[in-house]
Amino acid sequence: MTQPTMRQVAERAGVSIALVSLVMREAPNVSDYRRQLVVDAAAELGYRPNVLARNLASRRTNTIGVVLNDLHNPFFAEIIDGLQNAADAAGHQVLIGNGRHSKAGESEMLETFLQFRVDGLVLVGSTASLSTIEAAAQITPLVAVGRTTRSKKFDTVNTDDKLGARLAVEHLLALGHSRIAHIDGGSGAGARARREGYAASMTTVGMADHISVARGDFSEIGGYKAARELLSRRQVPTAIFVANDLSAVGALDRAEEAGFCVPTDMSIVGYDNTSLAATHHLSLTTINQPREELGRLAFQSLLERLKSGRTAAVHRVVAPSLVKRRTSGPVHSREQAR
Amino acid sequence: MTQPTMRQVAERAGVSIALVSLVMREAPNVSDYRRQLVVDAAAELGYRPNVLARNLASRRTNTIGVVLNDLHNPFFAEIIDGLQNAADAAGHQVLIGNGRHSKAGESEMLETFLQFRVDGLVLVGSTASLSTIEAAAQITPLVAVGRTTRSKKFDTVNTDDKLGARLAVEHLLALGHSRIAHIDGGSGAGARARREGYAASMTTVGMADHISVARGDFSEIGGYKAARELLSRRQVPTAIFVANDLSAVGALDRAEEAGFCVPTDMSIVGYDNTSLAATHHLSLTTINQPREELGRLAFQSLLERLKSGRTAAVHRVVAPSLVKRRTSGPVHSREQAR
DNA sequence: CGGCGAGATTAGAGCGCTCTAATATCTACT
DNA sequence: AGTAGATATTAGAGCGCTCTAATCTCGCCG
Repeated sequence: MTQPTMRQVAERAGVSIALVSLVMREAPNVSDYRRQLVVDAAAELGYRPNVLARNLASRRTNTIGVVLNDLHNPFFAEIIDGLQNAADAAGHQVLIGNGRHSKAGESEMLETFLQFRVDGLVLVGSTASLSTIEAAAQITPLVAVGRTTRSKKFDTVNTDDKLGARLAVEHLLALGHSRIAHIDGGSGAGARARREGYAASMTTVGMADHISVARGDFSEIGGYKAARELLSRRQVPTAIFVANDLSAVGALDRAEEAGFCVPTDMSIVGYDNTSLAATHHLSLTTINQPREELGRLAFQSLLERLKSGRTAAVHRVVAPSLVKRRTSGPVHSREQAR
Repeated sequence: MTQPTMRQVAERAGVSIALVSLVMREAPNVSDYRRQLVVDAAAELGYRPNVLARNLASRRTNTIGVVLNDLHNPFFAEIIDGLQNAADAAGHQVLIGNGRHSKAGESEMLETFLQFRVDGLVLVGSTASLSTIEAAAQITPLVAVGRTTRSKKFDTVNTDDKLGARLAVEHLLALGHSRIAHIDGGSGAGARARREGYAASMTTVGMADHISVARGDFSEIGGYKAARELLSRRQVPTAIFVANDLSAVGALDRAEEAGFCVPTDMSIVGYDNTSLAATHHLSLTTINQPREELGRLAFQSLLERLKSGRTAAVHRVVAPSLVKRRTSGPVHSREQAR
């Protein structure tokens, strides 16, 4: 159970420890002859470099830590996919830590990664306080994904949520809707920008008096409850723009339960374009966030700090797009007639 | 950007490095007076222990590695939840690596964790070869979740999938169905046991000639295609037991598309009881796997090997249960009459 | 044939910590 | 006061690797 070390490999190969080190790091200027000796000896012994020792000595870990808060949300999984592809290509390892929806859990995870001396840190959908994040950013390059807070200490990567909201509203307007309501994401990441985007778009087209927002929390049940409230208001909307897909599912539920036929009587548009929205069964019209790209850009930001030593914060924004599916349609004539 | 070390803390506090080490490890037999000196000095310097050095010196990492293959499947996320709760309670860190559906990716992740000298390894839904896993298990305690292969080298934690399949079949039988088909999970983890459980249950009740299996792959699209095939067979089933929830959604899609009304004309039962199945909108009847417990037991297995030095393999099995929802119902009279 | 320089190899000093063994300090008793 | 027996503290030798600087090799040139 005790693993062989370089020393043993060196002895077996009849060379110095330093040479073994060079071979392990695939350094140039090692003769093929000795390289082979070392490779063989290592194979025979089942030698495996000790990353701890290597990192300690080299003061680099070649590893970046990702702090996540919701393993259940496919949205995050796809960000990681993009991140990991980019990291792989650059020869970096990715380790994931679960903050588990709590600020305490998140900063604990942050601390763990700092203790591991990771080369960089990515926070996805973080709700940690600005000061916590800035403190960590002081120590190691850091980028936050999906956090609109601008800071000079760390980078961010975001979708233009205001634009996303506008796309949703304009889509519904084009279908003839005017009583367009919004179920928001409460204090969650990106909720505010989407809410503001919705309100701004409505105002722009002179429908400020149709603005109607119900509070949600990005969860399915939250969407359900918010929809229940909306549908019992005096002015029943003909369309609802919901702040994320999960909530949209809840809203859809409630609408159908209340006897509305979607999309005939009621159009619903979600946000994120998670795999959930794409299921045929749901086929939810939604706003796509380019998740893989978010992940890719996050890594790129880190790499820039790592390689070129950039220290000035960079804030990247990517564009969302509309994905039309089956939950949105032209406003019903009967409704229009009213 | 360069972090303070114990040496500096020791100097500032006017004590030895060893004493700082003791304080950091919360050792007993340190006077309150000096402890305070050290704690203060550390705080002033913003000292943070270097886990790499600590682990190198102590030959323990206090960290367990989890190799996952599908970040998108909520099923796995919940296993991690259970695992992490248990690990937390025992003061262990959990780091997650993504094998990304490929054997290569998986063994690369395995290698990474081994290089990190993690204290233990958990494989979730692994498809790596037995020899790969056994090789890793040779080096560090290892437990596989959802892998039915028995090995003397590592522990496993599983749901009793045969029983799960039986529960599904018996539920459908009780509703009056006889033409019960199965969409399997191909070569995925647990697929075989579910398939066999289905066949066995059908045989037991004398319906061996109604056995009808279509090949799936645990994906939504796989379920869709398999259902299309099943519904075009001469003997159209009145119920389908699908090997997991995701595929069940695909099957449901196809059934509705083909004009079947669920559950009036067609009952569908899934497997896993993921959050997907629980959405009101789907409300899928399914077989529950106690995911948190799977995670908890996995950690427990590891802990036993770590603490009590157990080396004999232990294979734990937990019981699944039926969750009735809206996609299963009594067989339609018209169907019965045929 | 001595000398030069590029390439190949190695010695050895850390990296920041833990841990054993030794030493110092402090009771409590005789 | 002297001492056994804790209890506190520390020196110093690693842990397994990297990296700089020094040394060794050898083909090649004048």
